[in-house]
Amino acid sequence: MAESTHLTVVPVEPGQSRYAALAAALRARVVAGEWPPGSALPAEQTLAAEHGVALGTLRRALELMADQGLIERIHGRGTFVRAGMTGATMMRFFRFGEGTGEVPVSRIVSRQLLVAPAEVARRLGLARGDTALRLLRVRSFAGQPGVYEEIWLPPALFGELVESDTQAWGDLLYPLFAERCGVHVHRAVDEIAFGALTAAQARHLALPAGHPCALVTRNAYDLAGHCVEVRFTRGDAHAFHYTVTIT
Amino acid sequence: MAESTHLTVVPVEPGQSRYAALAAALRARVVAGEWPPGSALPAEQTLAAEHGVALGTLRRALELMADQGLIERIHGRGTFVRAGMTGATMMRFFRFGEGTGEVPVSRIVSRQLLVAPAEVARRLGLARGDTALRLLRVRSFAGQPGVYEEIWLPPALFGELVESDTQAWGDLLYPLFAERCGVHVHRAVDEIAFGALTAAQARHLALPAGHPCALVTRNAYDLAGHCVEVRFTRGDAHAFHYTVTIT
DNA sequence: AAGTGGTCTAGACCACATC
DNA sequence: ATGTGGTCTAGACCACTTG
Repeated sequence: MAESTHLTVVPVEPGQSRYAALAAALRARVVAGEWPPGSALPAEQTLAAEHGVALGTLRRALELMADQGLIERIHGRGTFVRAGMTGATMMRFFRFGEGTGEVPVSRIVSRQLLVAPAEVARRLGLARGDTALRLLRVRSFAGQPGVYEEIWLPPALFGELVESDTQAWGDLLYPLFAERCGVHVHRAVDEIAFGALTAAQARHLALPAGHPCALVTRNAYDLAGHCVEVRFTRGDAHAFHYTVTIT
Repeated sequence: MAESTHLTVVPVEPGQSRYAALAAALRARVVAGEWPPGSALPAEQTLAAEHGVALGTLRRALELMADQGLIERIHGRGTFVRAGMTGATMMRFFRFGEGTGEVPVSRIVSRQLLVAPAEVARRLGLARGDTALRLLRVRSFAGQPGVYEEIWLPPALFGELVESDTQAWGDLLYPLFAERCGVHVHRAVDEIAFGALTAAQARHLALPAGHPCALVTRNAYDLAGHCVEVRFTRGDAHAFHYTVTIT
């Protein structure tokens, strides 16, 4: 069945521009999986003809989507659905292997299916009493432990990880999520706070119990906006640093 | 002297687009003070004609400048040089009068001309041994002290503040800088770290000495990119919180 | 009513990546 | 050589703000 000149006119709400309506329509098609993460959208000319708009209008729609981080445009190659976050490492919050872009060594110290605490269930959108996959891991630089992470995952998406060999996982989780589970982390919200280490946490970081720590609580979301991971990252408060530019 | 059809063609470096060159030229005119902060630029049609480019090209240049926070475009009114930062209050880092947008009460507890510490002099671009104006202030919510600030200003710009009545300054410094000294803070870089309060600092915050604190070190810059303020803000670490979204 | 920025069009041409 | 996105033009019309 040939997809011939399928002119699809997007309805425009009053008070909304044509390119905004177009962007919303295209966004819906991306989220629905019509073009999976990493794949290319049709050429501008094609999309413009399909929707019966001028090239300039179609381009404004794509530029909007690119600004929102949904797609990536590459001169001469095409327009691609973004595969996942780039360079959103937790280590940007701590001065350990700073600046080098070095990836810390990851060691999974625990993997269990547990009833999710109420707060975690709420963030993941699970019902009270539902179980979730909990990972505990230590990330080290030059053999020195830097941060201790508690990671909660909904088993419906991550069943694949329950029995696989954690030794083979490598040092980064998001590429693993994409390859093994088809879950693409697209956006994350990090909340920074301050606290003290419990005895158990301190042990993994080679610090005394009660030592001050920075706590980063992350909600990670997929393309559709569903929360797919909740992560608590703790590290020595004195190693914490972060820079924000305001304008 | 009538500024008639003064066609000013902007030279375009190879590998650079015409609108980028145009934006750079306009940026230079803004920084030079040709259109002071808060004032309006000429209309699009006028600027386009002046530079001998199409309207669309001129618009792209202005959009670039707007994205960089240099100007603000208002539909139906005009294009304006941004007067200063909006909503960059320090209090966004702490949970005190959170969400209410309430402005904390400010009390200046010290104002002195002192030799700037090396680190401060470096940040302000002063020579070693130069003096600077140091302010110490406490900012309170509902009568409770929230943060303690140490502020360093170059006297060349802020001489006006050395002798004026601090009681009359009000609760916000940046509007004061603009009105009394003609200094417009346009961009700021905040570095976040954790530490402990000295006895003197703790006293002003009604906390015990050695109490953990969040430290925000700010460099503030004017339109031309010169550092015009260095500020150290300290508050109870347990009241600290900050949220970042990554995509 | 007049002036401002925002949208949309139609088309030409340029720059980059790939085969 | 071909296909992709990026730039630039010229002009029409719309939407918002102000006197």
